[in-house]
Amino acid sequence: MLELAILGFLYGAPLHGYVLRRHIAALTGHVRPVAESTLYPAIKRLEKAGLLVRATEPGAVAAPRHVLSLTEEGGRELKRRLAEPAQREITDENHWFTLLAFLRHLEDPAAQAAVLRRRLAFLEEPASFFYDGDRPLRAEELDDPFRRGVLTIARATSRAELAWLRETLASLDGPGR
Amino acid sequence: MLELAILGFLYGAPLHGYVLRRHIAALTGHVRPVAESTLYPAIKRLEKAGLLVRATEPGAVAAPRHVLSLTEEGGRELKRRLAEPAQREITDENHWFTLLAFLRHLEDPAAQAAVLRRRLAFLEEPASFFYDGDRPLRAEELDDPFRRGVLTIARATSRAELAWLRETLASLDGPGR
DNA sequence: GAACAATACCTCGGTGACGATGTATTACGT
DNA sequence: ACGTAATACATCGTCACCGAGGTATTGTTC
Repeated sequence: MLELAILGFLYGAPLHGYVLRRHIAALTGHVRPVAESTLYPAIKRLEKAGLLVRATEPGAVAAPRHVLSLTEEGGRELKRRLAEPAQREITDENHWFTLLAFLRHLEDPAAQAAVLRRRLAFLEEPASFFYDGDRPLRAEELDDPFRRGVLTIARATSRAELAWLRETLASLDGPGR
Repeated sequence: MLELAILGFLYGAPLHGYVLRRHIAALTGHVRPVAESTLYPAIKRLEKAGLLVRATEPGAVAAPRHVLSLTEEGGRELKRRLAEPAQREITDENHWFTLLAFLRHLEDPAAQAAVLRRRLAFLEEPASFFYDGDRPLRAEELDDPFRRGVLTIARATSRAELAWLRETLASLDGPGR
């Protein structure tokens, strides 16, 4: 998820680590902050894997900056990760939002639509958080107001997302043919 | 998050590992599956910390079961974690839902309300995923349909949750006085 | 002019999570 | 009789992540 965000932000726009950090903090930081000691090693990993290169530049106000840019391999890897996300990236909202933030880089509308369809399939599966045996429980059946909250919120999210998915899929499929 | 789920499920209801695993899978598994190799070490950690004890029982159909039950210390620790969650438990929806699933065990309505108020404060902060400098962008300002989706979905979730929070807080505060 | 905050990068130790793999038993289909 | 699935538990190596701490420079506040 972090690596995807790094690749996504660097795609077509070289940045140095500190700015990248603030970008990532803005994107996911309010929900799930990323520590510096996680970001810098992640950059190193990607560099070692040949997905990005760094160019040292005198710092504008302080220490020298390392301006990071994607290699061609890095660009390909970003697109591969966007086009063929692991199931976790589809099901976990944090991961999914990160993926959506950069899905435009995938350019090909058919490939974008294919990813949205995987999310659609996931949301259409009947799944709950609470069960009576195998039967998923509905919010109305719960006494516990907190568990009822979970279902109420999840249902609202699901509805909004299904509507958006169907609309967006229609416009991705439509104009193309 | 996993440890909270274990403590929560065991509170007042001894279970063996395999059933616990299925409970956890039902609760969060569709979004974020938990590997066996994560669960069993987590049980050991909690046991080592004196929060739970195990009693071996002949297996009903297969290998012997380890029936797990909370110690008194375990019950106190559950309540402590519910009453004083780390900020991550408040902001990350996955963690938050897990917390909500067991918040009823906190019994004291004032303590429950205090936790809900922390979430309320978090949701009321103006925060976005995308910025123009420091200014949070609204869905309508984005060209990118995928980023617009993120904001649309997040807004729907936020609305539903705010409504539920206010309603639930009112009923927690109300009858008590 | 002395702190302090912000910029800018880095390392280290600890730990929680995961995939792969192992062990043993019972039940079921073929 | 044989393979597969489900039950039930466990270990091992690897790795991402985190908090704490470190280094150095510039700009701002008292």
